[in-house]
Amino acid sequence: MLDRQEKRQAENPLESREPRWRRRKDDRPKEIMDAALALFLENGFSATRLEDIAARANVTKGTLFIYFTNKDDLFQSLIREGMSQMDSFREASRLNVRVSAQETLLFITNNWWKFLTDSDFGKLPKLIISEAANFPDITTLYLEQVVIPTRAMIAEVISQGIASGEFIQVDPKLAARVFLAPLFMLLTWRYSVAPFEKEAIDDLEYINTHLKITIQGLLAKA
Amino acid sequence: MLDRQEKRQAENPLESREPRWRRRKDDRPKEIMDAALALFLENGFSATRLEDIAARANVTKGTLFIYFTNKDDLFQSLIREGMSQMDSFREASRLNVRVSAQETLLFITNNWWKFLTDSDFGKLPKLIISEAANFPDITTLYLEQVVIPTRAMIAEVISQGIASGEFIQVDPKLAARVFLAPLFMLLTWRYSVAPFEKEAIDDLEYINTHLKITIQGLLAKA
Amino acid sequence: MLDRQEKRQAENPLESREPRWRRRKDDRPKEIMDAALALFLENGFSATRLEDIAARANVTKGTLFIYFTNKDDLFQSLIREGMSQMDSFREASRLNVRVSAQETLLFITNNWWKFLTDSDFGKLPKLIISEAANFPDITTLYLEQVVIPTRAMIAEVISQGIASGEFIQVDPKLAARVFLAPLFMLLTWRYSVAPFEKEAIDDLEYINTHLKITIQGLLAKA
Amino acid sequence: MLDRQEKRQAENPLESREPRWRRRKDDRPKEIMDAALALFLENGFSATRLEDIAARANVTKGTLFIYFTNKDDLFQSLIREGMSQMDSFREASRLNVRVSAQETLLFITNNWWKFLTDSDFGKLPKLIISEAANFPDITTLYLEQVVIPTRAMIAEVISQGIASGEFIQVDPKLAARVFLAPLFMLLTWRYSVAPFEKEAIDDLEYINTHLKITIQGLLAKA
DNA sequence: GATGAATGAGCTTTCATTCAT
DNA sequence: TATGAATGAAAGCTCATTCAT
Repeated sequence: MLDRQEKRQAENPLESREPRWRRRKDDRPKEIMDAALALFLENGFSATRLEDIAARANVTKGTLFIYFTNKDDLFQSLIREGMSQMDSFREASRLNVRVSAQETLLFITNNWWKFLTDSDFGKLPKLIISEAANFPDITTLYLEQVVIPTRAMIAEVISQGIASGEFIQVDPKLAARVFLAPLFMLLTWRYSVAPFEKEAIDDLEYINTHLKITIQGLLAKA
Repeated sequence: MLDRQEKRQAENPLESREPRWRRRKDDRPKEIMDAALALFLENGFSATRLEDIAARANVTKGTLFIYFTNKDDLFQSLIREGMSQMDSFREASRLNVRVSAQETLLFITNNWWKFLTDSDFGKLPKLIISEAANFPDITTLYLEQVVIPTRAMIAEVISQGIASGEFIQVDPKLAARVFLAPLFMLLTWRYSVAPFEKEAIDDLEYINTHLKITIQGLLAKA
Repeated sequence: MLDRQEKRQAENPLESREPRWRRRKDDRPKEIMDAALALFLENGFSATRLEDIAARANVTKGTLFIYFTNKDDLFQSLIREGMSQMDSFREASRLNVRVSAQETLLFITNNWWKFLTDSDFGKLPKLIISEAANFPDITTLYLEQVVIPTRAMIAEVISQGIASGEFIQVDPKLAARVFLAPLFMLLTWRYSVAPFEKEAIDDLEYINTHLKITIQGLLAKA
Repeated sequence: MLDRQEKRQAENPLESREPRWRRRKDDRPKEIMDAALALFLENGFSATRLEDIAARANVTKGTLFIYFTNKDDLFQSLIREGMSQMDSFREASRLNVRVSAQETLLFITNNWWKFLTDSDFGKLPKLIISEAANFPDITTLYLEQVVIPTRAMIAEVISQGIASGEFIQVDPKLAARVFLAPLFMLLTWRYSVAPFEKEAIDDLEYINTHLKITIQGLLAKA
């Protein structure tokens, strides 16, 4: 067809014989999602350029579209991927029969905390909060699959504690939210403002302080 | 990502006669910042178009540049404006001498809560969290002017409580963070995920549950 | 916001004081459609770049999107605009009472030909043919508003000629198509292959030859 | 513009056993050209993706480049291939000595028509018209090899008819074009707008009406 | 030969910003 | 001051073409 110039740069023939690219079909989506997660988390969805995601994943822009329909799809895929990690965790931590409600809360919290630190799952809250209005489907999904079940689990433990006389009379649902708030805050803060703080705190000490105060606050007087 | 909805108000079909009063020029920047705050809060900085801000403020795009150097400046101005509201609040609530540490915490919390609900100040945490990495200066400013002083104030009260034997032995700084977390979470959640929840909670009951548990958790056994 | 460099080229201060652009709100759409029509006609819809259209209309790419939603919209607008020219023509040529069918055919043809040559209307057939499958709505519209009425008009005249004994027995609908074919071909050819022909023909002589043969062919023997 | 439809054929769910015959390599180019012709004809050259051509030819994108240098080459090859079919036709219809010019015109037309309907040759006019400006070499080739010889052949018959007194005095070149126009229009229309018409016409009746009128129009009065 | 993952140039589209009015 | 038409840089996305497999 008329008027198409080939502007190929002559490749340096002395350059090392590295292939221009390598096939990585199976690994690519994960590599891309990892890169995108890091950038979306830091800069937000809109402010992140696909070019930067591509560069961080060591591919070119075009490659992104082999694996994801568009930028939105990439975002949603990555959230779903992060959420799916919860399933395997849930299965692994099923056998949590404890003698007391407070022990159960301790067990759950420590267990979760390890998981949140090791996986991408703990990065989702900051992302969800920032993009909630722009991705209502994802927000609703996260609510239904993560937030509500987690609250319910904690509320159930607290209910049992109240029923057995171990805990004081409180609304278990509200108490569950209060119990989860410091964990939620830690995750949100960590991926946003915390890098700008001069003094870093020790996450574990923070959580232990939280558990000490809150469980103490839930316990009925002996 | 959600398409940007055109939410233009239906234009008044009646030929408006000479208005009885004319908007004072000096109100324009505030109107623009209000419009921008609402949209930045909902959609984030990058995903919000100046055109939408202008429409919400009933001006045209060009007008924004009369009052603000650029989009960044508008964002920073609006955060500073929100932060400045804290000063007048601080002054109003200075005389907070209480007989006990727990009463002081209750007083401070109730006082703050009223303020956070009435002003734009309570909208800042969600915004700061979302845009932290993109506006490091603002983030640092917010840390220094808001976060650190607030934590310090709470930590001081807790320190006094510990010193007087009213509270148990905890790290006051960590305890202050734990104490603030449920409030922080409430504000963050309210402007992001909460609109998607089927069951709304009553903020006041939530805070009271928090205070009940946390202050109970801080109190030394009688 | 972080990381946005201003890369404005310093304008030559000695350059003439021509304004960078001039407001032409009312004229722009027509100018753009004219440019687009010429390029779509020559290269086809897909092969035409918006950049070229903009250049031909002496605007920048961005300006196109002030007046048209997207490239498709520009195409469709321009076809509709071309079709709308037919309405004013129709009105102007309404009083066509003739003594004989053959005179009516001559009158209509000459009239149409002048119109087709003077307006953009005559450029539509080539465009419609090339893009028919890609713009089914436009194709259907053109069929209903232009093709079918035009055929019907000619068929009606032929019918009357047959009824009065002036013309031989033929299917008026098919005869109408045969009658229109040379005109259609001329228009299609003119904007595609004709520029590559070494010997140009005189359009008027071609049409007169057509009329001479075809009307002669329709006339019943005396 | 119409979205590109994925028209993948449902894959055969039965594990195909060893086929009784294997496709000969030499058929591949033809299969690819067939697929490409169909899609170029419908959507135009630029709007047709090589991926769609490959899918229709049951090969993959890369395979196209084994047989054709690039997309342009595929287009040109396919036009040349279509044109080459004319040669074998010409040879088969050489012996066309007739007693009268009108009989010769009838014979030629009927002969051509059969050929145009059976081969891909009749699809070229629509393609050439649409892509003329983008492929000047092809356009020139088609003019020289097809258009001009065909016109010349018809003009020659008409000349002889005039010389023998069988036909009226007309410019044979122009008359040839007029004579060919309905055939040309039929072919062009068939592969563009015709699929959108509610009432299909019978091609043969149309051609017969054309021959009836036009030959009648050429014949000198007895 | 055949594949299809990867490339990269180039396209359409967006939108913060400018500036003639 | 206020407007909004126009700009132009940059974003998202497409797709012909290449090349490791």
